[in-house]
Amino acid sequence: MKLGPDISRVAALIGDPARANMMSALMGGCALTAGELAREAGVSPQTASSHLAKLAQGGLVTPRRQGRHAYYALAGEEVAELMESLAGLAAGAGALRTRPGPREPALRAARVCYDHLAGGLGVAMLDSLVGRGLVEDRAGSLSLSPEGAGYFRSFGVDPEALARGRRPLCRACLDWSERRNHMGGALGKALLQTIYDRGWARRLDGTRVVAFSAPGLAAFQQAFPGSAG
Amino acid sequence: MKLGPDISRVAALIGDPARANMMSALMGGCALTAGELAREAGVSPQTASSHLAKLAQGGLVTPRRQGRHAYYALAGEEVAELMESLAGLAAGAGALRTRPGPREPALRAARVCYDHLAGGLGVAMLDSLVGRGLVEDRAGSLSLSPEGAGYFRSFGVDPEALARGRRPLCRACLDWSERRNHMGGALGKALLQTIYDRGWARRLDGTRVVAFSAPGLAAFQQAFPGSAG
DNA sequence: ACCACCATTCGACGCGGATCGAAGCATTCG
DNA sequence: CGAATGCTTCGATCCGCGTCGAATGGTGGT
Repeated sequence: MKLGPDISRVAALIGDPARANMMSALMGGCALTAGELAREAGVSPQTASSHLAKLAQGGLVTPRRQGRHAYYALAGEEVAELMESLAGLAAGAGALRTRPGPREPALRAARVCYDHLAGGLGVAMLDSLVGRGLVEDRAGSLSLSPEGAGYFRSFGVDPEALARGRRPLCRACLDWSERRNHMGGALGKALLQTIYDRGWARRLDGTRVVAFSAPGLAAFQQAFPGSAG
Repeated sequence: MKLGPDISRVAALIGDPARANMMSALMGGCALTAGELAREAGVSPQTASSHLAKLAQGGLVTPRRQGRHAYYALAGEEVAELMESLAGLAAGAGALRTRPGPREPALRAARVCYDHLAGGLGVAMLDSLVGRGLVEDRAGSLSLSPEGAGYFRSFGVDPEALARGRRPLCRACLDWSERRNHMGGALGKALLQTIYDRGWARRLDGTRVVAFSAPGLAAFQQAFPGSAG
C-alpha cells in the first residue's frame, strides 16, 4: 500500500515521548512558550526547540512569536481530537502510566479537553442532557433537539449563533478515563465557559484539572441532574 | 504532563513506515496473513512478524491462527477511525507521497474505508443524501431524518435493525482525498454492501479500490443524484 | 514418515534520531 | 549602550530499534 498520504510521518511525530508530553500539555487549550513546554516534557530547551520545529513543520502545532517568547498552540480542533482518540486507544490497551500521579483522581473527575469539559463530570453532563431530551444521541452522533435550543438559550448560551460558525455545534468525544462520550464542539466549549463565568470551577494553573468549588459542584449537579444525582 | 494514558506508545507503533503500511493494507477491512502483510510493507517475513507482534500487543490488530496461516485484522472501528484521522492530517500537512502511483486516481475516485465507501463517490453519496433531506448534517454530526428511514428501507436497508446494534448508525468520517465528510457507521457499511450486491461495483483484489462498472456507475448516480449529476 | 510451507525466535549489524554542551541571535530592560 | 533572558543552530555522542540471515516450531500435503 504505497498510496495515500504518509501516515507514519504524523504518527512518528507524536510517537516520541517528549513530543507527546508537549502535545498533551497543549491539550489544555492555551498556547505555551517553548521553555514551559521543555519543562513539561522534561528535556532541555535545545531539545524542545528541535521537537517543536518538527511539530510545526508537520502541521500539528502553530508557532507565534511575541517579543522574545515563542508561543506554541495546537494547530486545530482536529489535532485535539486525534490526541483524544490516541488516549482512548492507549487507555483501552492497558497502557496506563505505571505510577499514577497524585493528581490523577482530580484529572479523572474533571479536566479540560482542548476547550471543553471532560472526565467524570463531562460525561455526566452529556448523560443528563441526553436523558432530558435536550441533546439527541443517535447512536454516537450528537445533535441539538428543538427543546434543547430553548434550554441552552435560557442557560446563557445561544446555539443559533454558535451554529453559524464553521465549527461543528456538538461532537461526541470519547473520554479516555470514562470510556464513554462527552460533548465537544462549539456548544461544549460554550458550556465550559459558562461554568467558569458562574464561578462554579476554575482551572488549576499548569494542569488540565478543572477544580469545582463545593457550592459550584452543587450548582452543577442541580443544573445537570442525572441518574447518579 | 506525566498523567493520563501513554499516548506515545500507540503513536510510535503507527509511526514506523512498515507498520503504517501494514495498517493501511488492513484498512481494506478483511484480515490478511503475515506473509501478505510483509509483501505489502516491503519487508522480510521475520521483520513483519516482529512488527505484527508489537501491533497486537498494543491492541491495534487482533491475530487469529488458522492452520499454518496467521491472519491479522484491525482491532476495531476505533482503530480505523484513528487511521483515517491520521491520513486526513497528513494530507492537510502536504505530506502526500512524493510519487503518486498509477492507481492513485482510482483510489481517489472510490475506495473502501474499513467497511464503507470513501473517495469522490463516497462524499458525493453523502452530499446527495443530505441535499435531499434523507440524512441531516448538523454541523458535522450526522443523523437519520424521518424521511430517510423510509427511503433506506425501500433501498433494501433496515435502519431500525441497524440502530439496535451497538455500533453508531451513521458517522461523519473525514475523507483524506476530498477533505470533506463521507458516511461511515453501520449505515455506511450497509450501503456499500448493497452496492456490491447489486453488482454496481466490486473490490479490486489486493487494493482498496472500488471499481464501478459503467452501468453500475450510472445506476449509482441515478440513485444518489447531486449537484454534480 | 517425509517434505514443503508458513510463521516465529534469536543474534548481529547498522542507521536514524534523540539528547545535550557550546555558541549565535533576537529582544527587553537597566 | 551593555547586560540579561529566551530561543535557536551547530556539532558530537550515544542509545534504541528496524532490519535481515540462520535456525526452530507447527501445520498440511503426499
